[in-house]
Amino acid sequence: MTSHPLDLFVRHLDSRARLGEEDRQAILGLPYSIEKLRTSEFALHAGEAHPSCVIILRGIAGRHRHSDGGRQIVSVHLPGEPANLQHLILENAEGGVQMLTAGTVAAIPCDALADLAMERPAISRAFFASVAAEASISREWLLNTGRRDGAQRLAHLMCELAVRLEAQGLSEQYREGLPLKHNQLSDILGLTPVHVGRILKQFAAKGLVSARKRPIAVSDWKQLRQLCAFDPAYLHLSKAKAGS
Amino acid sequence: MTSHPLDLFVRHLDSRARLGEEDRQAILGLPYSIEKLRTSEFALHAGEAHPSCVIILRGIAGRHRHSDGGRQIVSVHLPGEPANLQHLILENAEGGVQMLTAGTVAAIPCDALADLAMERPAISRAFFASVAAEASISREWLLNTGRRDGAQRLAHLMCELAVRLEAQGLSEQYREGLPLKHNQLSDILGLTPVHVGRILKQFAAKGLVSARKRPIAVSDWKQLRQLCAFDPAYLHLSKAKAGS
DNA sequence: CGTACGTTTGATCTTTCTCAATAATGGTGG
DNA sequence: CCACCATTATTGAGAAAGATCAAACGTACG
Repeated sequence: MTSHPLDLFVRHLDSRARLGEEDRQAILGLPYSIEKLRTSEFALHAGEAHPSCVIILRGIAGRHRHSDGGRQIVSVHLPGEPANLQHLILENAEGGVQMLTAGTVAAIPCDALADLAMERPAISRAFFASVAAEASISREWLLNTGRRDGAQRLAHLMCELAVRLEAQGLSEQYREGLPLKHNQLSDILGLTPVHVGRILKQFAAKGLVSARKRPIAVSDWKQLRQLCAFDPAYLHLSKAKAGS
Repeated sequence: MTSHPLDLFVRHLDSRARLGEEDRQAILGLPYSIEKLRTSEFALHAGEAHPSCVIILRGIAGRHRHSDGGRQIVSVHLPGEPANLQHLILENAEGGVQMLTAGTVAAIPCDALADLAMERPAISRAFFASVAAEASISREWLLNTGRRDGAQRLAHLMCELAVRLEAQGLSEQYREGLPLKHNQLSDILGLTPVHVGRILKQFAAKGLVSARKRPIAVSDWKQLRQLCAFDPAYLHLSKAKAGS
């Protein structure tokens, strides 16, 4: 019986730092409200004063920041992942979080989460681990945009999303294809939509993805992994340190 | 009397989440060992099994990751800042931390820090805030490399380092100039050393930095800030949320 | 079945890289 | 204090990855 909306969130936390049964139940007992959002709707507004903590339940969300050079998506949030756990403590001084596809999210009051973290060390540790792992992902993205070419960047992103989905037990989810538009991918990768299209054409020519199908479906994961030398260690999905 | 080596670390934590006097004393009472390191020496080796927590006391350190496209420095650590607080919980699955200048660091056993966080909620909150703020910085760097051109990237980095130093009360520190080499800057910014050199030449021509002096000395901060539209909000230096 | 949005294509332009040679710098031992 | 060596910086010419612009083409959805 895994029908509770927050089950995926529990799974996310547990994949970074082991939780006990009571911890799990405590999380499932948190107050929350569910919201259905369409593509491009904001799950969290930039600079919003006292945000709730947003958990993605279905679909994909992205956080962005802007400069005069354009928009950059600085993180992506998959089902089960929190979008703004940092706001338990830090003020909201970052860009907004917007849906990249249609989806649903759960909003949990920050206070309730903070109280829970206070009472339960394992949960506190899991929150810390979640934020730290997200930081590690950002640093990998930095390596991606700073030192890899377009094709490697795209390949790396697709590999990462696949592994993260799998960790949530959602590997089937996007088997038919990654439901992101070229302009969304380009904003993640620091490229232009046009160039993303050309890279995908190359991928299709090499048989890495199925040609000319809108949700981008990968047909050769092995080559894709080799292309960008993908190593998932930075995702910290190995249940981390035992003990203390 | 501010002569304790860890004073700067206390100041770093306090600038993210307020500490009480007892919290401060508790941190100053932590066990630590001091190490002098030369340029390029490792403060922390990549993949090292059970690392201590490293605090920079003097000099500048950088964390890097590698791909076949080259080296990328994914974060920079100034005096007072911890280099690997994430290892309190996560395994060390990231690149190493290397000195970018000569300097000294303090190594604190992770266990001691973890115990302290367990006992003192304010310290636990401060650690969380520190890691979360560092994540926010990584995301800003992502915007930097993804969507700004070379000149803006360099200007942004220089502004950020100045503000971070100032937050530590070290604004005098590098008044004579930023002691980073072109190849270090290029590894931070995702450029090549020769291009960094050309950008600096442009800066000198525009009077932004003093021409032809090795430690790069900024002579017009205002223009530099305007050039990259620098907004320090993402650094989360405003003592964050009050209460709870 | 038309309109809005996304994709594809081609031509051209910029930014940045690459390579290589020369010059400057800084630290070290004599 | 000076000469030497390794490292770093500068300069120039050529190449490449990716951006830009604009038009044509698809596709989905009301």
